[in-house]
Amino acid sequence: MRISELSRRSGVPTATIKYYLREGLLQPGRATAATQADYDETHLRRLRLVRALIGVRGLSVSATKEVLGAVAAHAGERHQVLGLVLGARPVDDDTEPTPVPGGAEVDALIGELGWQVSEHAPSRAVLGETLETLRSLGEEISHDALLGYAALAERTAVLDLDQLDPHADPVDQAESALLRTVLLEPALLALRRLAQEHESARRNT
Amino acid sequence: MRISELSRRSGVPTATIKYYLREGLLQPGRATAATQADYDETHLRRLRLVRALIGVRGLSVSATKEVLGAVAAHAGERHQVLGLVLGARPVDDDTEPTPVPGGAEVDALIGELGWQVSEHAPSRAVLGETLETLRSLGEEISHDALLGYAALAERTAVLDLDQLDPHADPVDQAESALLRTVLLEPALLALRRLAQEHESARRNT
DNA sequence: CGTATTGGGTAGTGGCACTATCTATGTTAG
DNA sequence: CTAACATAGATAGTGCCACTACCCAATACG
Repeated sequence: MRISELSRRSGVPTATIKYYLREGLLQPGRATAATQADYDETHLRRLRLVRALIGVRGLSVSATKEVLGAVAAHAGERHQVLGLVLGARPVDDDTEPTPVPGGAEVDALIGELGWQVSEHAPSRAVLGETLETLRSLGEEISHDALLGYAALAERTAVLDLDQLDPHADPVDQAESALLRTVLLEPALLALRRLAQEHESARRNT
Repeated sequence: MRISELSRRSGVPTATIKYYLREGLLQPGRATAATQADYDETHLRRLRLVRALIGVRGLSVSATKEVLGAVAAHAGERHQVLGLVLGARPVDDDTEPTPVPGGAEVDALIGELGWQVSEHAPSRAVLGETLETLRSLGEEISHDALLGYAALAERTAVLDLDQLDPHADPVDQAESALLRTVLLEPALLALRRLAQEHESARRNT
Protein backbone atom coordinates (compact mmCIF):
# COMPACT_ATOMS: atom_id res chain seq x y z
CA MET A 1 0.00 0.00 0.00
CA ARG A 2 1.06 3.60 -0.46
CA ILE A 3 1.53 6.15 2.28
CA SER A 4 -1.91 7.65 1.83
CA GLU A 5 -3.58 4.33 2.50
CA LEU A 6 -1.34 3.72 5.50
CA SER A 7 -2.44 7.11 6.74
CA ARG A 8 -6.10 6.43 6.12
CA ARG A 9 -6.05 3.03 7.78
CA SER A 10 -4.12 4.21 10.84
CA GLY A 11 -5.64 7.63 11.23
CA VAL A 12 -2.18 9.17 11.36
CA PRO A 13 -1.50 12.11 8.97
CA THR A 14 1.01 11.42 6.22
CA ALA A 15 3.18 14.28 7.47
CA THR A 16 3.41 12.56 10.83
CA ILE A 17 4.20 9.20 9.21
CA LYS A 18 7.04 10.86 7.36
CA TYR A 19 8.22 12.34 10.62
CA TYR A 20 8.24 8.91 12.27
CA LEU A 21 10.16 7.52 9.28
CA ARG A 22 12.76 10.25 9.68
CA GLU A 23 13.02 9.56 13.41
CA GLY A 24 13.44 5.86 12.80
CA LEU A 25 10.28 4.83 14.66
CA LEU A 26 8.93 3.18 11.54
CA GLN A 27 10.88 1.03 9.11
CA PRO A 28 11.04 2.50 5.58
CA GLY A 29 8.78 1.00 2.95
CA ARG A 30 10.12 -1.00 0.06
CA ALA A 31 11.10 1.62 -2.52
CA THR A 32 9.67 0.86 -5.95
CA ALA A 33 10.89 4.07 -7.55
CA ALA A 34 12.42 7.38 -6.63
CA THR A 35 9.11 8.75 -5.44
CA GLN A 36 7.25 5.62 -4.51
CA ALA A 37 7.45 3.13 -1.71
CA ASP A 38 5.32 0.22 -0.66
CA TYR A 39 4.06 -0.39 2.86
CA ASP A 40 2.44 -3.54 4.22
CA GLU A 41 0.56 -4.80 7.27
CA THR A 42 3.71 -4.85 9.40
CA HIS A 43 4.08 -1.11 8.87
CA LEU A 44 0.48 -0.59 9.86
CA ARG A 45 0.87 -2.63 13.00
CA ARG A 46 4.10 -0.91 13.93
CA LEU A 47 2.48 2.47 13.41
CA ARG A 48 -0.41 1.57 15.69
CA LEU A 49 2.05 0.33 18.28
CA VAL A 50 4.02 3.56 18.14
CA ARG A 51 0.85 5.59 18.51
CA ALA A 52 -0.20 3.57 21.52
CA LEU A 53 3.13 3.97 23.27
CA ILE A 54 3.17 7.70 22.62
CA GLY A 55 -0.50 8.42 23.09
CA VAL A 56 -1.74 6.01 25.74
CA ARG A 57 1.37 5.53 27.78
CA GLY A 58 2.80 8.97 27.14
CA LEU A 59 6.28 7.95 26.09
CA SER A 60 8.33 10.53 24.22
CA VAL A 61 9.29 9.86 20.62
CA SER A 62 12.90 9.22 21.58
CA ALA A 63 11.96 6.87 24.43
CA THR A 64 9.66 4.99 22.08
CA LYS A 65 12.49 4.60 19.63
CA GLU A 66 14.79 3.27 22.32
CA VAL A 67 12.25 0.79 23.59
CA LEU A 68 11.44 -0.51 20.13
CA GLY A 69 15.12 -0.77 19.32
CA ALA A 70 15.80 -2.70 22.49
CA VAL A 71 12.98 -5.12 21.75
CA ALA A 72 14.26 -5.75 18.24
CA ALA A 73 17.82 -6.26 19.46
CA HIS A 74 16.90 -8.70 22.21
CA ALA A 75 13.87 -10.45 20.86
CA GLY A 76 15.29 -13.84 21.82
CA GLU A 77 16.11 -12.91 25.38
CA ARG A 78 12.67 -12.35 26.68
CA HIS A 79 13.54 -11.62 30.25
CA GLN A 80 15.88 -8.83 29.28
CA VAL A 81 13.17 -7.14 27.32
CA LEU A 82 10.90 -6.96 30.29
CA GLY A 83 13.04 -4.51 32.21
CA LEU A 84 13.46 -2.14 29.32
CA VAL A 85 11.31 0.91 29.47
CA LEU A 86 11.13 4.59 30.06
CA GLY A 87 14.69 5.76 30.32
CA ALA A 88 16.22 2.37 29.77
CA ARG A 89 19.80 2.25 28.63
CA PRO A 90 21.24 -0.29 26.22
CA VAL A 91 21.52 -3.66 27.90
CA ASP A 92 25.24 -3.77 27.20
CA ASP A 93 25.77 -0.57 29.13
CA ASP A 94 28.61 -1.55 31.42
CA THR A 95 29.25 1.81 33.02
CA GLU A 96 29.34 1.96 36.77
CA PRO A 97 25.89 2.28 38.22
CA THR A 98 25.70 5.94 39.24
CA PRO A 99 25.33 6.19 43.00
CA VAL A 100 21.87 7.51 43.51
CA PRO A 101 20.21 8.77 46.70
CA GLY A 102 18.30 5.92 48.24
CA GLY A 103 20.26 3.37 46.24
CA ALA A 104 21.49 1.52 49.29
CA GLU A 105 17.97 1.06 50.57
CA VAL A 106 16.90 -0.31 47.21
CA ASP A 107 19.84 -2.71 47.09
CA ALA A 108 18.99 -3.94 50.56
CA LEU A 109 15.34 -4.44 49.64
CA ILE A 110 16.16 -6.38 46.51
CA GLY A 111 18.60 -8.52 48.45
CA GLU A 112 16.07 -9.18 51.18
CA LEU A 113 13.49 -10.25 48.62
CA GLY A 114 15.98 -12.49 46.90
CA TRP A 115 15.30 -10.82 43.59
CA GLN A 116 17.80 -11.22 40.83
CA VAL A 117 17.91 -8.05 38.78
CA SER A 118 20.62 -6.33 36.79
CA GLU A 119 22.77 -3.72 38.49
CA HIS A 120 21.99 -1.39 35.63
CA ALA A 121 18.23 -1.64 35.82
CA PRO A 122 17.00 1.96 35.58
CA SER A 123 14.08 1.03 37.81
CA ARG A 124 16.51 0.80 40.70
CA ALA A 125 17.29 4.48 40.37
CA VAL A 126 13.66 5.43 39.85
CA LEU A 127 12.68 3.57 43.00
CA GLY A 128 15.52 5.04 45.04
CA GLU A 129 14.84 8.58 43.95
CA THR A 130 11.13 8.32 44.59
CA LEU A 131 11.55 6.89 48.07
CA GLU A 132 14.15 9.53 48.85
CA THR A 133 11.88 12.33 47.64
CA LEU A 134 9.00 11.03 49.74
CA ARG A 135 11.29 10.90 52.75
CA SER A 136 12.44 14.46 52.20
CA LEU A 137 8.79 15.49 52.25
CA GLY A 138 8.23 13.74 55.55
CA GLU A 139 6.34 10.80 54.09
CA GLU A 140 8.81 7.99 54.53
CA ILE A 141 7.52 4.60 53.44
CA SER A 142 8.15 2.13 56.22
CA HIS A 143 10.20 -0.93 55.51
CA ASP A 144 7.23 -3.16 56.19
CA ALA A 145 5.03 -1.25 53.80
CA LEU A 146 7.72 -1.41 51.17
CA LEU A 147 7.92 -5.16 51.58
CA GLY A 148 4.16 -5.30 51.18
CA TYR A 149 4.25 -3.33 47.96
CA ALA A 150 7.09 -5.47 46.68
CA ALA A 151 5.16 -8.66 47.39
CA LEU A 152 2.19 -7.32 45.47
CA ALA A 153 4.47 -6.24 42.64
CA GLU A 154 5.86 -9.75 42.51
CA ARG A 155 2.40 -11.24 42.23
CA THR A 156 1.57 -8.74 39.51
CA ALA A 157 4.70 -9.81 37.64
CA VAL A 158 3.70 -13.46 37.95
CA LEU A 159 0.35 -12.57 36.43
CA ASP A 160 2.11 -10.66 33.66
CA LEU A 161 4.33 -13.58 32.74
CA ASP A 162 1.54 -16.12 32.99
CA GLN A 163 -0.12 -14.36 30.10
CA LEU A 164 2.78 -14.71 27.70
CA ASP A 165 2.44 -17.50 25.21
CA PRO A 166 5.61 -19.60 25.45
CA HIS A 167 4.95 -21.13 22.06
CA ALA A 168 4.84 -17.83 20.23
CA ASP A 169 7.53 -16.64 17.90
CA PRO A 170 10.30 -14.88 19.89
CA VAL A 171 9.79 -11.58 18.14
CA ASP A 172 6.04 -11.69 18.71
CA GLN A 173 6.64 -12.70 22.29
CA ALA A 174 8.95 -9.77 22.85
CA GLU A 175 6.44 -7.37 21.38
CA SER A 176 3.68 -8.91 23.41
CA ALA A 177 5.75 -8.54 26.56
CA LEU A 178 6.42 -4.93 25.71
CA LEU A 179 2.76 -4.19 25.21
CA ARG A 180 1.69 -5.93 28.37
CA THR A 181 4.42 -4.31 30.40
CA VAL A 182 4.40 -0.76 29.18
CA LEU A 183 0.91 -0.27 27.89
CA LEU A 184 -0.70 -1.89 30.88
CA GLU A 185 0.92 0.61 33.23
CA PRO A 186 -1.74 3.31 32.97
CA ALA A 187 -4.40 0.63 33.43
CA LEU A 188 -2.81 -0.68 36.61
CA LEU A 189 -2.49 2.82 38.04
CA ALA A 190 -6.10 3.48 37.14
CA LEU A 191 -7.16 0.27 38.90
CA ARG A 192 -5.24 1.34 41.99
CA ARG A 193 -6.95 4.71 42.07
CA LEU A 194 -10.37 3.15 41.62
CA ALA A 195 -9.57 0.67 44.37
CA GLN A 196 -8.42 3.49 46.62
CA GLU A 197 -11.65 5.34 46.12
CA HIS A 198 -13.66 2.22 46.85
CA GLU A 199 -11.62 1.25 49.88
CA SER A 200 -11.76 4.78 51.24
CA ALA A 201 -15.53 4.86 50.81
CA ARG A 202 -15.79 1.48 52.53
CA ARG A 203 -13.81 2.64 55.56
CA ASN A 204 -15.73 5.86 55.93
CA THR A 205 -19.16 4.31 55.95
CA MET B 1 12.29 34.86 54.40
CA ARG B 2 12.77 36.60 51.08
CA ILE B 3 12.56 35.01 47.69
CA SER B 4 16.31 34.58 47.37
CA GLU B 5 16.43 32.48 50.53
CA LEU B 6 13.43 30.45 49.39
CA SER B 7 15.32 29.84 46.18
CA ARG B 8 18.54 28.92 47.95
CA ARG B 9 16.82 26.52 50.36
CA SER B 10 14.75 24.80 47.68
CA GLY B 11 17.25 24.83 44.85
CA VAL B 12 14.66 26.38 42.55
CA PRO B 13 15.70 29.56 40.65
CA THR B 14 13.89 32.73 41.64
CA ALA B 15 12.65 33.17 38.08
CA THR B 16 10.98 29.77 38.32
CA ILE B 17 9.48 30.59 41.70
CA LYS B 18 7.98 33.72 40.20
CA TYR B 19 6.63 31.61 37.36
CA TYR B 20 4.97 29.23 39.82
CA LEU B 21 3.49 32.20 41.66
CA ARG B 22 2.03 33.49 38.41
CA GLU B 23 0.62 30.08 37.59
CA GLY B 24 -0.93 29.77 41.03
CA LEU B 25 1.08 26.73 42.07
CA LEU B 26 2.48 28.60 45.02
CA GLN B 27 0.56 30.88 47.33
CA PRO B 28 1.84 34.51 47.27
CA GLY B 29 4.01 35.62 50.14
CA ARG B 30 2.87 38.19 52.66
CA ALA B 31 3.57 41.53 51.00
CA THR B 32 5.48 43.89 53.27
CA ALA B 33 5.96 46.61 50.67
CA ALA B 34 5.47 47.23 46.97
CA THR B 35 8.60 45.31 46.11
CA GLN B 36 8.95 43.00 49.06
CA ALA B 37 7.18 39.88 50.28
CA ASP B 38 7.78 37.44 53.04
CA TYR B 39 7.77 33.66 52.65
CA ASP B 40 7.74 31.03 55.38
CA GLU B 41 8.20 27.29 55.86
CA THR B 42 4.82 26.51 54.31
CA HIS B 43 5.96 28.11 51.08
CA LEU B 44 9.15 26.08 51.17
CA ARG B 45 7.25 22.86 51.72
CA ARG B 46 4.75 23.62 49.01
CA LEU B 47 7.54 24.42 46.62
CA ARG B 48 9.23 21.11 47.33
CA LEU B 49 5.93 19.34 46.86
CA VAL B 50 5.36 21.02 43.51
CA ARG B 51 8.85 20.10 42.37
CA ALA B 52 8.31 16.49 43.36
CA LEU B 53 5.01 16.22 41.49
CA ILE B 54 6.51 17.81 38.38
CA GLY B 55 9.95 16.26 38.51
CA VAL B 56 9.51 12.82 40.03
CA ARG B 57 6.02 11.98 38.89
CA GLY B 58 6.16 13.97 35.67
CA LEU B 59 2.93 15.89 36.08
CA SER B 60 2.50 18.99 33.95
CA VAL B 61 2.29 22.37 35.62
CA SER B 62 -1.42 22.64 34.90
CA ALA B 63 -2.14 19.12 36.20
CA THR B 64 -0.17 19.91 39.33
CA LYS B 65 -2.25 23.02 39.87
CA GLU B 66 -5.47 21.07 39.47
CA VAL B 67 -4.41 18.37 41.88
CA LEU B 68 -3.27 20.83 44.52
CA GLY B 69 -6.47 22.81 44.11
CA ALA B 70 -8.58 19.70 44.49
CA VAL B 71 -6.73 18.70 47.65
CA ALA B 72 -7.22 22.13 49.18
CA ALA B 73 -10.91 22.19 48.25
CA HIS B 74 -11.69 18.75 49.66
CA ALA B 75 -9.28 18.39 52.51
CA GLY B 76 -12.04 17.15 54.79
CA GLU B 77 -13.33 14.52 52.42
CA ARG B 78 -10.36 12.28 52.29
CA HIS B 79 -11.77 9.61 50.12
CA GLN B 80 -12.60 12.05 47.35
CA VAL B 81 -9.05 13.26 47.29
CA LEU B 82 -7.69 9.83 46.62
CA GLY B 83 -9.12 9.52 43.17
CA LEU B 84 -7.93 12.87 41.98
CA VAL B 85 -4.93 12.79 39.75
CA LEU B 86 -3.63 13.17 36.27
CA GLY B 87 -6.45 14.50 34.20
CA ALA B 88 -8.89 14.75 37.07
CA ARG B 89 -11.83 17.05 36.67
CA PRO B 90 -13.42 19.06 39.46
CA VAL B 91 -15.34 16.76 41.77
CA ASP B 92 -18.53 18.70 41.18
CA ASP B 93 -18.34 17.99 37.47
CA ASP B 94 -21.84 16.73 36.81
CA THR B 95 -21.65 16.45 33.06
CA GLU B 96 -22.66 13.15 31.54
CA PRO B 97 -19.81 10.71 31.59
CA THR B 98 -18.59 10.72 27.99
CA PRO B 99 -19.13 7.30 26.47
CA VAL B 100 -15.65 5.94 25.99
CA PRO B 101 -14.53 2.85 24.10
CA GLY B 102 -14.26 0.03 26.58
CA GLY B 103 -16.43 1.86 29.07
CA ALA B 104 -18.98 -0.93 29.28
CA GLU B 105 -16.32 -3.48 30.12
CA VAL B 106 -15.00 -1.24 32.87
CA ASP B 107 -18.47 -0.71 34.30
CA ALA B 108 -19.04 -4.44 34.31
CA LEU B 109 -15.73 -5.08 36.03
CA ILE B 110 -16.38 -2.50 38.72
CA GLY B 111 -19.83 -3.95 39.27
CA GLU B 112 -18.50 -7.47 39.50
CA LEU B 113 -15.92 -6.42 42.07
CA GLY B 114 -18.53 -4.58 44.08
CA TRP B 115 -16.48 -1.43 44.00
CA GLN B 116 -18.16 1.85 44.73
CA VAL B 117 -16.58 4.56 42.65
CA SER B 118 -17.87 7.77 41.16
CA GLU B 119 -19.27 7.75 37.67
CA HIS B 120 -16.99 10.65 36.85
CA ALA B 121 -13.76 9.04 37.97
CA PRO B 122 -11.31 9.78 35.17
CA SER B 123 -9.58 6.49 35.91
CA ARG B 124 -12.58 4.70 34.41
CA ALA B 125 -11.84 6.30 31.06
CA VAL B 126 -8.11 5.69 31.34
CA LEU B 127 -8.72 2.04 32.07
CA GLY B 128 -11.25 1.63 29.28
CA GLU B 129 -9.07 3.31 26.69
CA THR B 130 -6.03 1.33 27.64
CA LEU B 131 -7.80 -2.02 27.50
CA GLU B 132 -9.37 -1.05 24.19
CA THR B 133 -6.01 -0.05 22.73
CA LEU B 134 -4.46 -3.32 23.85
CA ARG B 135 -7.31 -5.22 22.26
CA SER B 136 -6.90 -3.35 18.98
CA LEU B 137 -3.29 -4.44 18.97
CA GLY B 138 -4.28 -8.05 19.45
CA GLU B 139 -3.28 -8.23 23.11
CA GLU B 140 -6.61 -8.49 24.82
CA ILE B 141 -6.40 -8.88 28.57
CA SER B 142 -8.57 -11.80 29.58
CA HIS B 143 -11.34 -11.24 32.04
CA ASP B 144 -9.66 -13.53 34.54
CA ALA B 145 -6.38 -11.69 34.29
CA LEU B 146 -8.18 -8.41 34.72
CA LEU B 147 -9.83 -9.71 37.86
CA GLY B 148 -6.41 -10.76 39.10
CA TYR B 149 -4.95 -7.33 38.52
CA ALA B 150 -7.95 -5.74 40.18
CA ALA B 151 -7.57 -7.92 43.25
CA LEU B 152 -3.92 -6.94 43.54
CA ALA B 153 -4.85 -3.29 43.05
CA GLU B 154 -7.33 -3.62 45.87
CA ARG B 155 -4.70 -5.01 48.19
CA THR B 156 -2.37 -2.22 47.18
CA ALA B 157 -5.08 0.29 48.03
CA VAL B 158 -5.58 -1.33 51.43
CA LEU B 159 -1.88 -0.95 52.06
CA ASP B 160 -2.06 2.67 50.95
CA LEU B 161 -4.88 3.51 53.31
CA ASP B 162 -3.36 1.61 56.22
CA GLN B 163 -0.50 4.03 56.15
CA LEU B 164 -2.61 7.14 56.62
CA ASP B 165 -2.69 8.51 60.11
CA PRO B 166 -6.37 8.87 61.07
CA HIS B 167 -5.47 11.27 63.87
CA ALA B 168 -3.70 13.74 61.63
CA ASP B 169 -5.10 17.11 60.73
CA PRO B 170 -7.45 16.79 57.72
CA VAL B 171 -5.33 19.06 55.55
CA ASP B 172 -2.15 17.17 56.43
CA GLN B 173 -3.97 13.91 55.84
CA ALA B 174 -5.10 15.03 52.41
CA GLU B 175 -1.62 16.08 51.48
CA SER B 176 -0.21 12.86 52.80
CA ALA B 177 -2.72 10.89 50.77
CA LEU B 178 -1.80 12.87 47.70
CA LEU B 179 1.88 12.18 48.15
CA ARG B 180 1.41 8.50 48.80
CA THR B 181 -0.98 8.13 45.90
CA VAL B 182 0.64 10.17 43.20
CA LEU B 183 4.29 10.18 44.14
CA LEU B 184 4.37 6.48 44.88
CA GLU B 185 3.24 5.65 41.36
CA PRO B 186 6.66 5.65 39.73
CA ALA B 187 7.94 3.56 42.63
CA LEU B 188 5.23 0.94 42.20
CA LEU B 189 5.85 0.72 38.47
CA ALA B 190 9.57 0.38 39.14
CA LEU B 191 8.88 -2.42 41.61
CA ARG B 192 6.77 -4.19 39.00
CA ARG B 193 9.51 -3.98 36.41
CA LEU B 194 12.11 -5.26 38.84
CA ALA B 195 9.80 -8.08 39.83
CA GLN B 196 9.21 -8.91 36.17
CA GLU B 197 12.91 -9.14 35.53
CA HIS B 198 13.37 -11.36 38.56
CA GLU B 199 10.44 -13.58 37.77
CA SER B 200 11.49 -13.90 34.16
CA ALA B 201 15.00 -14.85 35.18
CA ARG B 202 13.58 -17.39 37.63
CA ARG B 203 11.44 -19.06 34.97
CA ASN B 204 14.24 -19.22 32.44
CA THR B 205 16.77 -20.90 34.68
C1' DC C 1 -0.79 13.83 -21.99
C1' DG C 2 -2.32 16.07 -18.10
C1' DT C 3 -3.68 15.87 -13.42
C1' DA C 4 -2.92 13.82 -8.98
C1' DT C 5 0.11 11.59 -5.79
C1' DT C 6 4.41 10.52 -3.73
C1' DG C 7 9.13 10.59 -1.43
C1' DG C 8 12.27 13.39 0.46
C1' DG C 9 13.76 17.54 2.28
C1' DT C 10 13.35 22.03 4.70
C1' DA C 11 11.09 25.28 7.25
C1' DG C 12 7.40 26.74 10.19
C1' DT C 13 3.96 26.23 14.19
C1' DG C 14 2.08 25.93 18.75
C1' DG C 15 2.58 24.45 23.32
C1' DC C 16 5.23 24.06 27.39
C1' DA C 17 8.39 25.09 31.08
C1' DC C 18 11.05 27.90 32.09
C1' DT C 19 14.59 32.13 31.81
C1' DA C 20 16.14 36.82 31.06
C1' DT C 21 15.46 41.51 31.27
C1' DC C 22 13.38 45.79 32.64
C1' DT C 23 11.52 49.16 35.85
C1' DA C 24 10.04 51.10 39.96
C1' DT C 25 10.66 50.51 44.42
C1' DG C 26 13.01 48.95 48.92
C1' DT C 27 16.79 47.66 51.96
C1' DT C 28 21.14 48.11 53.91
C1' DA C 29 26.24 48.82 54.56
C1' DG C 30 29.47 52.51 55.08
C1' DC D 1 22.43 59.90 53.50
C1' DT D 2 23.70 57.68 49.66
C1' DA D 3 25.33 54.16 46.79
C1' DA D 4 25.24 49.33 45.98
C1' DC D 5 22.27 45.62 46.02
C1' DA D 6 17.71 43.01 46.21
C1' DT D 7 12.88 42.53 45.06
C1' DA D 8 7.98 42.39 42.96
C1' DG D 9 5.70 42.43 39.00
C1' DA D 10 5.44 42.54 34.13
C1' DT D 11 6.87 41.39 29.46
C1' DA D 12 9.51 39.16 26.21
C1' DG D 13 12.54 35.61 24.82
C1' DT D 14 14.58 30.69 24.75
C1' DG D 15 15.00 25.80 23.84
C1' DC D 16 12.81 21.66 23.20
C1' DC D 17 9.37 18.79 21.38
C1' DA D 18 5.92 16.84 18.38
C1' DC D 19 4.20 17.65 14.82
C1' DT D 20 2.59 20.26 10.30
C1' DA D 21 2.99 22.80 5.99
C1' DC D 22 5.21 23.55 1.92
C1' DC D 23 8.15 22.66 -2.02
C1' DC D 24 10.09 20.06 -5.76
C1' DA D 25 11.25 16.57 -8.88
C1' DA D 26 9.70 12.23 -10.17
C1' DT D 27 6.26 8.98 -11.05
C1' DA D 28 1.41 6.88 -11.55
C1' DC D 29 -2.94 6.74 -13.50
C1' DG D 30 -7.01 7.69 -16.49
